[in-house]
Amino acid sequence: MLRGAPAGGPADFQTVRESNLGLVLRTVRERAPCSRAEVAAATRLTKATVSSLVADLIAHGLVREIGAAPARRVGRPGVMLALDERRIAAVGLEVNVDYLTVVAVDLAERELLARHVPFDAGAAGPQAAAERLAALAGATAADPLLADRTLLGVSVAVPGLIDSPAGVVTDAPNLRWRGFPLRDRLRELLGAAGLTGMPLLVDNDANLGAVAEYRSGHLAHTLDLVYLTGEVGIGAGVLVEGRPLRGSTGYGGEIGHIPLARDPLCGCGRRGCLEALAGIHAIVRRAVPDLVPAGPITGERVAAAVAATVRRAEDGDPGVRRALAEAGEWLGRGVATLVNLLNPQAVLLGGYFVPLAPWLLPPCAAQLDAHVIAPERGGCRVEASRLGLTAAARGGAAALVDALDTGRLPLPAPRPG
Amino acid sequence: MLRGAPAGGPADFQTVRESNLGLVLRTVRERAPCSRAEVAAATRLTKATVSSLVADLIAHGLVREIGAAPARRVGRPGVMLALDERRIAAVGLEVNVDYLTVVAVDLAERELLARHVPFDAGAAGPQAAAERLAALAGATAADPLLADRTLLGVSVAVPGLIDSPAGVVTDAPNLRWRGFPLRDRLRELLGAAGLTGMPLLVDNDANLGAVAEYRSGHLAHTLDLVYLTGEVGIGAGVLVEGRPLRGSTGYGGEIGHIPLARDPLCGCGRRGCLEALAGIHAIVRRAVPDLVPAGPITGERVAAAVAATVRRAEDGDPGVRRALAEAGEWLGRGVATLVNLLNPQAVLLGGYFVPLAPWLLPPCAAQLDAHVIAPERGGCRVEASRLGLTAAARGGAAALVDALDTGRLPLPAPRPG
DNA sequence: CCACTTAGTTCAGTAACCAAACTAATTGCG
DNA sequence: CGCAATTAGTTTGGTTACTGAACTAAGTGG
Repeated sequence: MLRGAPAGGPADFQTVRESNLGLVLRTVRERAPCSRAEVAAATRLTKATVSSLVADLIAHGLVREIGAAPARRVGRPGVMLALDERRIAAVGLEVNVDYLTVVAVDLAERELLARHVPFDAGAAGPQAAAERLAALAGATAADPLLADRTLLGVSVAVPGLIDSPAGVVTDAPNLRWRGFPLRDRLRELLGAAGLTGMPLLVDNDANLGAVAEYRSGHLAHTLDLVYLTGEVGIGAGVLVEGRPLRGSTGYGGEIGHIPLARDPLCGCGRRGCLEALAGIHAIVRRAVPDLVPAGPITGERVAAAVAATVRRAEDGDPGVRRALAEAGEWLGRGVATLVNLLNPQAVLLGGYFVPLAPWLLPPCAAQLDAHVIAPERGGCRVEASRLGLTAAARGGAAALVDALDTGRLPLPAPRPG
Repeated sequence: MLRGAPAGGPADFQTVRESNLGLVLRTVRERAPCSRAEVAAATRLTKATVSSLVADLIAHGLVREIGAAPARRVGRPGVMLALDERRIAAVGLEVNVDYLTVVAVDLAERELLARHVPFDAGAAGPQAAAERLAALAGATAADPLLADRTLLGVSVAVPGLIDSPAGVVTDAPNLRWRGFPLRDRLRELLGAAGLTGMPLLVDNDANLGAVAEYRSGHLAHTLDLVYLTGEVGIGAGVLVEGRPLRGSTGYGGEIGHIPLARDPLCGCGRRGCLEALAGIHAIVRRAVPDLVPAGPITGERVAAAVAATVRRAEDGDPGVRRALAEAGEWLGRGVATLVNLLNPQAVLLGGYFVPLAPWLLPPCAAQLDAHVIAPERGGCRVEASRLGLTAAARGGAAALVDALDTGRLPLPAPRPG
């Protein structure tokens, strides 16, 4: 499938070339080290075409020759190809309530650099945050760890509702941002910093978490998967056939407020939402009530309460274990609903769910077995994410590499060398 | 986007041509009557390319010239193009518990022919059903109403779990069919009947109902929509960006057994499933208990009970109204869940929900407003389908036309004329 | 050293696009 | 009426990027 052209638009030679460049790049990624002949056999392109495409990829610093193949019984040995992981970098930024994250990866999606900086995005406001993000991206691009690399693009993960095609933060309640044209603002700021004409991608943390799992999680290459954020809210990043399900107005994957019961009251004003039953606030309020005051609680306090919950659960505190079992059951009912509708191959739990997973997963799995209509849950696995705190930032960087892989991104400028 | 090639496969000139033929065909469908120049402007192809593509489409009997345009102020008037609805037919078959349906449509998806024949698919078994379906398709192809038309393909809608790419009926509990290779069997039978090399498509009734709504329902061209079957079970056909969401093992859209409450017991052995709360059995058992015996009930009996429910509701029977209001509320909670996860532009109710819609929809809409997190329900409309009993069969025929439109089907043989 | 095998390149052929020039048909104006 | 202006559609030449076949390159085995 030609994936380079805008959906439904006219196809021409350039589209074909981009599509096939992506195909060869993906093939080299999967099978490296491999020869041109092997790529030709795998893609059903002719050897001549593959040679031409590979020459292009080498000129653009995406593929390199890594020497002769180990000689076989007979015949000329091929020249082995691999991703050229020395020339390219993709930068992923992430906005959180109290810090910013930046991650840079190479073409093989290995981490080159990762940093967290404290930043109160709610208090500072979107304009100041955009300036800080642009500065962070600029410093990253200039970092010695990225020396001599061409930047593929910059992505930003924002917790909230994003109009990703437009690059606008429609509504991020936790940051108190509304209707902020983040991509346009970043384009100006990065242009002023000399990073001009850079592909810029804005998406929400759940979608990019899902992309991170798809490209480099422990269940990578799973085309239909769901990533559940376990932050203050619960959001689902859904990948259908490898592509994010955004919904018609960007509200796809809003699992946090699906109605599961008659009670209790949720922060959104409704009753019985998944978030009110299995959100991190609900969990710590039930598990460690002595450490959590009534009323709103800060991110730090939540982190501390989660840590305490883990400690007490490890110590076998029956009240804590009961609270976690109950939350796990409600989570399971919510996930069962999602699995019935979407039939994914995997559901990955992220955020605060990760440290609590040992106690949440067993009751969650039991509810899944009980409520999913497909036999064997339709083959769906439910597991904790292993990507850690940088999942969304990494997912953003990975999304840029994915765009290159699928012919949706122009090749970076060729090197004179 | 080039949609003709197998996903991820190599692209070549033929792929480009197929893609652009589809693009021009879609453009003519949308804007007819329109000139070549207008098509060129709309598609951003050059006039020369459009002329060449249109010549191909005319040769294959898909487009025709319908005379000069009304003259404008200045300039040569264009030759108007329109779909050639005289040459092509697509056949959609549908298997139900107690009857088979066949529908044939032309390229404009206007109905050429529609027939229902009584048939007990459960008692007869899949092999006999396949023979009957093949005979029905053969008779339809030979029908004078389809004289001189080239058959685009034959589709079959089956209520149950379908492996559509393989053309296998994995599990159709209401028919008691399991693991039946319907497409292969039909290919043999149709080959014997002289209909050889015909594209054959097998899918479930919910997905094809959704396609029917997308292509010819009253909300046609809605890219993200959900069609809810209201037969013995409740199934959802989900279209995401115009394509069916099948899930990783074919169990996508299984909304009937999402857990909404602790009670009552569902036919599947679980508790509180949507189907047990708002399925047609549950509705008539509560609305007209005097007409419905305990234990299993037949299709005819359900139809009669629904008709009685409608009559009494029209007469203002408070018990019936209360039962429908309650079912509508549960349906609304189920649909709200679906809308939160998928954010579609529309949800269409089909099957037995249609006659009951006047009483089900208001409480359903109220629950939607109460439980969907997106403002204004994310713009989602909830309405009764207006397609009637042939929705799935029409959807199958429409799916074949859609495949042609999107370059996924080879052009039918050109006419010597 | 030569037959054999496999890798990769070169080259002619072809398909299908584009741009520009051209022909065609119509209106409006002097 | 005849010619400029305008728009429709075709023709022509050029370009791109694929294919297939012939060719060169580099190895093994007898």
